[in-house]
Amino acid sequence: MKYSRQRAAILSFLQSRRDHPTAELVYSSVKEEFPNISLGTVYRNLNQLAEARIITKHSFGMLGTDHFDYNTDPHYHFVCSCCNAVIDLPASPDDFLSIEAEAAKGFDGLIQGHSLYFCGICKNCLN
Amino acid sequence: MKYSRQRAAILSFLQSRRDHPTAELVYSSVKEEFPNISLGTVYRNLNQLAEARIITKHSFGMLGTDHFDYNTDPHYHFVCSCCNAVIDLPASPDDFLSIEAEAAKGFDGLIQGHSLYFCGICKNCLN
DNA sequence: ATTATTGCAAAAGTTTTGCATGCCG
DNA sequence: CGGCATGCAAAACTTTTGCAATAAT
Repeated sequence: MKYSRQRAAILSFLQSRRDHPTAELVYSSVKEEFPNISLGTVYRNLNQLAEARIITKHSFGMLGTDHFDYNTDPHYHFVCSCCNAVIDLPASPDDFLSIEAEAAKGFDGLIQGHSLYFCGICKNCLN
Repeated sequence: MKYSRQRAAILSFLQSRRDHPTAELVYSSVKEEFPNISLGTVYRNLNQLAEARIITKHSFGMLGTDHFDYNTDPHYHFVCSCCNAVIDLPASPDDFLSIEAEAAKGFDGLIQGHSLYFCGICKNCLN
């Protein structure tokens, strides 16, 4: 992967945030430094970085759009059904170690992974 | 909700299948009985039925399209990363009762639900 | 110089919607 | 008759892609 200023800016923007921006948000932010950057470039780079496992791409059924995360440590998310915020949960995947073993009981295929997220009302929206 | 022959056909098609058809598949099947039915009508009815909790709409990040399920009993799914089949798992949600309690530990918001699915290789593709 | 990356624009894919017409109660 | 549902077509939205120009090594 060859260096590019655009990709560096995209990555540094993601690094600076603990929320989980969409491609559109990355685009409009990086656009301030690179007014000519195109949305296609943003998507290409986000996918490339995800492919290289430098970032992670998350899909949440309730939200139409993909969200990108600089934190590649395995962790789970909470989606607020009120404000749509995506928030990291403190619980560790170790707390859910048995989940795939449980699902494998009585199932003929090979389970290799799972996708889990939670939804509800975030602290802010509760007030 | 007023009766319509199209909606009845859509529902009866879903009832007849234990897999989890996409809107496109529902469309091309119901089209045999109603050659003039439009994709818009299919989407409107599927959403309406899901809204009324007669069917369920499922989104799987790895698959681009929504899948619809006549079975509204809570259950989990397995998605084959080889053939993209969506398969019901035998494990019951009761086996995962503690999942939301675990996630709530150290989290400030209100957890009201979760979304969980598994992926891997199905029996057929293993051969 | 070679190759990856960009910007632009067009296309692809899924889902939604406006509107005139038709069907249900 | 009154109102919900339909068919059609267009639009909305997110994401991908072809291609000529540009930037990186």
